[in-house]
Amino acid sequence: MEVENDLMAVRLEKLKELQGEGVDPYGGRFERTHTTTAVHRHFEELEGQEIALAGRIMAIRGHGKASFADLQDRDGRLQLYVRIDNVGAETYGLFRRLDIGDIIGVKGRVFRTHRGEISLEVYQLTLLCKSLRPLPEKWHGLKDVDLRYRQRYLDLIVNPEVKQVFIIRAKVLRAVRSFLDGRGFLEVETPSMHTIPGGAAARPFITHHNALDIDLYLRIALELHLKRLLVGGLEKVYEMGRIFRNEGISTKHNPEFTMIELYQAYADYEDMMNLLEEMVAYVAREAVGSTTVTYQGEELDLTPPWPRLTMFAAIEKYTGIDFSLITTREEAGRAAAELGVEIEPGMDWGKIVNEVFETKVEPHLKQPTFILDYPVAISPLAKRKKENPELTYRFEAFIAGRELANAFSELNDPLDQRRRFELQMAARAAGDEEAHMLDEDFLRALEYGMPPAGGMGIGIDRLVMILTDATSIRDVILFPTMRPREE
RNA sequence: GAGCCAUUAGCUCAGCAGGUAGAGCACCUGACUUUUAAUCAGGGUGUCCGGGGUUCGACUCCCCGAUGGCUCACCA
Repeated sequence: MEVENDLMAVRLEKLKELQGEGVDPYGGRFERTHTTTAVHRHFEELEGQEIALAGRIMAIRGHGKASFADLQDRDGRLQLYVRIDNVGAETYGLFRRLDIGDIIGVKGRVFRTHRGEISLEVYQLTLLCKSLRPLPEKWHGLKDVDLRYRQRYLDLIVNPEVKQVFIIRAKVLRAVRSFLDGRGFLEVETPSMHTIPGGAAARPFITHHNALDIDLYLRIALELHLKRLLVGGLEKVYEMGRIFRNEGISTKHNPEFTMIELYQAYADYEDMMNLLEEMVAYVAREAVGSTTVTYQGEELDLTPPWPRLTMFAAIEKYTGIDFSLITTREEAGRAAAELGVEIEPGMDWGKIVNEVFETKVEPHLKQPTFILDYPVAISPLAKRKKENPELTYRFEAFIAGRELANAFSELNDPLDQRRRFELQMAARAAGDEEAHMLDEDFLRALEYGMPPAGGMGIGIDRLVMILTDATSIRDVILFPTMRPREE
C-alpha cells in the first residue's frame, strides 16, 4: 500500500499500536439489535433499554474522560456517549485512538441527553474495521463530481441524499415489476450478446467469443427476442435489462443503461398509452409517494390521462405549419429551412419531419405528453397506419422535454418487415452505421405468424431522473462509465 | 468531435501587476465527565493536474497534453 499522506501514516501507526496490544482491528461478526433510525423512531419504548448497534464513526467530540461520537449506519445516525466510568480505562483508551471512518460495534443503554439528543450510553465497544484513509470533510461533503462518480463509495458515505436516490431507484424497479406482474405479464431474460444487434438504430459494442471464434454484439435493444416470444405464444412478456450503445456520453446518455420493454399480444398502441400512464403514476406513488413531482423547479403532473397529440398537430401547434399538407421531400425541406431547421442532403420526407419535431417541439413538452403517428421512414418495426401508409401506429411519450418511452403497434407482416429491413440495409450500405441490420431468423419467426401486438420501451434511468430531480443520468447510475484515470 | 470553464493541503475553497502559498474542517500535542459544525492553547502536513516555453525568477503569462463539468454536435 502506498502511504499517500501524513494522515494515512498516522492511521497506520495507530493500527500497529492496537495490534500490538492484542486488539483485532478487523473484527468479525457482530450481532446488532437495532439500527439508528429504529432508535430514533421507537425512542419511547427503547429508553433505558440495552441495545447493540454497528456502523461507521462520522464525528468525534472528545471531552477528556467522556466523549461523544456520531455513529452512521444504513439508515441514519445516532450519537454515542462514551464515558470512562462506563467502559473502563482500557476501552476508553481504545476509543480515544479511533478515527473518523472507523467501523465499530457498540452495546449500551438508550437515553436522552440534557440537550435533548437521543443517544446511546455505551458500555461495550468493539473495533470492527480500522479505516486507513481520511474521509472528506464533514460539513461540505464530497463535491468534486469526478471523485463522486469514480469513488461512489465515498459519495455514499458522506452525502446522505445520494443513498436516497438509489433507494428510490430500487423502489422504481420493484414497482414496475409488481405493476406488470399484477397484469399477467411474464418477466423473461433474453441474451445480452447478440449475433445481430437489432431492434434499434445504434452503434453496438463488439466482443469476441473464443471457443466459437465469432464476434458477438452487446444488445442495443430487447425488441426482437421479445417479439420471438410472442410468436412462441407467451403473449404478455417484459424484460428489464441493461442495454449497451457505443455512442457519446452526456448528461442524458450513459453507454450502458436500463430499459424495460414489454409486449402484449392482441393489443395496440392505444393500449400501450393507457398502460404507460397508469404505470408511471403507480410507480411514482410507490417510489416517491405522489403523482406530482418537482423537476428542476417545475411542477410535473404525472396523473393520467396525459394529452395525446399527433406529430403533425404538435408541429403545427409550435410552428404553425401543417406537414400533413406537405407530401414531397422538396416541400418539406423548404418548410424546414424556413423554420431554421438544418436539413442534411440525404434526409427523406420522414426524417425531415422528425427533425423539425425534435428541434421545434420536443423542448416544449414538459408535462407528460404522447406524440402519435411517426413517419414510417424512422419506424422500421412499427405497423403502418391504415389511413396513411407513410405514417405508423407509433408514439413516444415525453416528460420534461425528453423522450421517456417509445411504443407502437408491432409490425407483424413479414413481407413488409423484410422490405423495411432491406431499405435499412441500403441506408447502411450508403454509410448510415446506425441503420438496422437484417435479422433473418426474426423474419423467419414472423413468417410463422406473430399475433398483432402492442409493444413499448421505457428508459428506466430517465424515469428515475424525473422522480429524483436529477439533472444528469450519472446521478442515477451508481458507477457511471468514466474514462480510466492513470494511477 | 467542437467551444467555454475548472484542476492549489486528505476534503471544501481563497490567493498572486510574475518574487517559491493561505483559511476552515480533518490531523498531531495538551486541557476538559452531557457535547453536537463542542470549546480552549499550540503545530501547516503542499508534485499549486502533467510537460515544454518566456523570464533573473512561473501556482500566476504562452504553447502542448491529461481528467472532469457545462453547452452544442452525435444519440432516427
